[in-house]
Amino acid sequence: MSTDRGRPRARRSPTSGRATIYSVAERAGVSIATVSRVLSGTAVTSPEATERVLKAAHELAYVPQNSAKSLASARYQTHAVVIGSLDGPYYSELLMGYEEVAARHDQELLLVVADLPRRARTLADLRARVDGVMIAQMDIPAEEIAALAALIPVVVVGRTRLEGCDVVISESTDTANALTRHLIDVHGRRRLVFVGDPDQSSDVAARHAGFQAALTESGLDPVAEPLRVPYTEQGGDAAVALVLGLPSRPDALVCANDEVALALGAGLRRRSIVPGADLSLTGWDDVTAARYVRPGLTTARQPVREMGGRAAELLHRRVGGSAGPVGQHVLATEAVIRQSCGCPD
Amino acid sequence: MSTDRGRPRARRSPTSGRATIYSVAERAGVSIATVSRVLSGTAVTSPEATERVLKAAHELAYVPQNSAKSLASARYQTHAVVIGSLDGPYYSELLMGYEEVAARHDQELLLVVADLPRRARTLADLRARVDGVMIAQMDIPAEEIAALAALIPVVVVGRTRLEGCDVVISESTDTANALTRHLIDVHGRRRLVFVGDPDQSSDVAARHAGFQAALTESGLDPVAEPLRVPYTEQGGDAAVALVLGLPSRPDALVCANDEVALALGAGLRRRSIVPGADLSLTGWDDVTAARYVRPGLTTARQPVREMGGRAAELLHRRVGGSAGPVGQHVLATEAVIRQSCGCPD
DNA sequence: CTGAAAGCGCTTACAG
DNA sequence: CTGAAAGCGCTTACAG
Repeated sequence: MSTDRGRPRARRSPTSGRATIYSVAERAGVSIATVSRVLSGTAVTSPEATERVLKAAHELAYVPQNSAKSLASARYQTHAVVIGSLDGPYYSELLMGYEEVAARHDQELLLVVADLPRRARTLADLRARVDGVMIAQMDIPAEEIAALAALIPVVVVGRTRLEGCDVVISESTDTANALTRHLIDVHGRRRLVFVGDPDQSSDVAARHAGFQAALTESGLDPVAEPLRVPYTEQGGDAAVALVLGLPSRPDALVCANDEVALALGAGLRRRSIVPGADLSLTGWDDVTAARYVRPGLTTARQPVREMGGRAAELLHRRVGGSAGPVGQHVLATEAVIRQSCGCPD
Repeated sequence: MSTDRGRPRARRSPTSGRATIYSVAERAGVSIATVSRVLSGTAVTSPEATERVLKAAHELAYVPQNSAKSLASARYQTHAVVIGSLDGPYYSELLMGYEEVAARHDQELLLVVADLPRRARTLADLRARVDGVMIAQMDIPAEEIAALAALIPVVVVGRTRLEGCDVVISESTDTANALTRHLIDVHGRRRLVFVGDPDQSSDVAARHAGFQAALTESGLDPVAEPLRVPYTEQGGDAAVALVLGLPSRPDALVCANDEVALALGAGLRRRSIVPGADLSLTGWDDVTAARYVRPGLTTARQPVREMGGRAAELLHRRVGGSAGPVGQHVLATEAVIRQSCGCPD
């Protein structure tokens, strides 16, 4: 029996009783190679051997040690998912979609919250820890991502223009255009302003491009430069002040996301300016609160869950070497018309 | 040099060029043992050796292979976090709180979404993959958790009465009592109903106990048995039908969580029954929508983030063997009075 | 189809 | 303070 090889030193925990591939082999009366083959299904084994190994493994409640498996096979069967925060429904949805597909391929998920302070170390270290990395965080510099992508497969979600890695995004420009045209064509708005910072992410830039295109197509100019407020509830309050400070009062506010739109709407209402009636207000993302608030927030819904799933599929293929050339994958977005644009209930 | 030992077979990828502890040792002119000691900081090393190793490691961009480290040390430096879903802000907050503290202790996070179908395998396998497990999922049978806890340290969040593992919960009964007393004493409500299933989780059971105690203290009986609706928006609609079907119309609905309360409130309003005016409505959790909806939802806020942090701290200590006896940790909850109870804006 | 054995890249008693 | 070497528990050419 293989377990009889000399062991001059004490095992780590001789009494732990945890089954190893050796104890399974011994009980099944086969070599550890056969145990490995049966359990991983990587090679043909005789029915008898298969059965005896399965039986022994079950009786001993054997679970292969992950570290040994990874070390020997040079595979972690794990993807890292890098996010900046779990705030809001976006990242949760994305993660759920990702997880579902990753699980289907038996890949585990290492959750990495990449704050600015701890990022540098973590991101580079991942190559000695996982098989691939999914990045869904906006504020990581492109060079940093490119450097990581040179070491290990990387898929990025929600931002564009990145070298050497797959990208999954949702369509923004066309839907932002359609949403803006709705305000102009259906509700007769003429004094529109974009609320959000197009320079902050490629996503917002695309939404702004659609907004701008709709104005141009209609022969209009925006009332003012984009109102660059933070994407928070506090940002909404700041935006109220900015809006009220404008030389010409806008009749439509196209916001970069729902959070800003929601807070902005609440702030305006406090000053007796009613969204939907006094002006049009739109968001982006269709968060839960968007349909509970009165008037309901007109917004756009990204297929976030699907984006996560697509990213997982892509990375899995990339790791396995069966993915095509690196490219950009664009999923469709859907406008959600409620009442804050001016439409009736 | 140690790298000269015979290597009859080809290395896995002789051209990968990835630095190993051997290449670092060679470049620094020391043994791999010294490299290990310097990099892990587990033993005293001379200033000269330390400096040379650090320099060599940096020049080679060396990152220790996680699998080899874990195999040799019998430590994964990883916690599994088991959740059922990422829906709603609760799990996101919990995870963020957990991650922050875990990261502080250099522990990584393996995200496990434990659907009913894939649970059995995953949960048991974790003992060969991580050092400890945090469980924040309601519908895993107590026996299953106990079985896992016999193999590996486990901390459970949000449910009570579990053997052999640490538990982190937030206080429910007292705050539910106070909230209910508020409806009775301040708003003069007399016909109260609890909406939610006390048997579904120990958490809801505790909230219901506080509700019941408040009634008893006030010499009241509930108008009906708890309305056992699902915790979803659809559940809220179902609850509307149940409420309207009651022999005596209630004047206060104490809901098990915000989602039900929100959907119930929206459904009632559609039937021209106005929460806050026609009856009192309360939730639990203080989700984002709770403060955007009109009237604002009176509810209770759990210190979810802190619960996550506490759980991480506990599990880390438990893994390190420096935790006291297994026990239950209760964090305080706070009532949030808005207008759906009947209070003025 | 199967086994003996090398190898994966670390950590850590052990002996200076 | 340091090095030689065993050991962690697997996978996988290699040779039947």
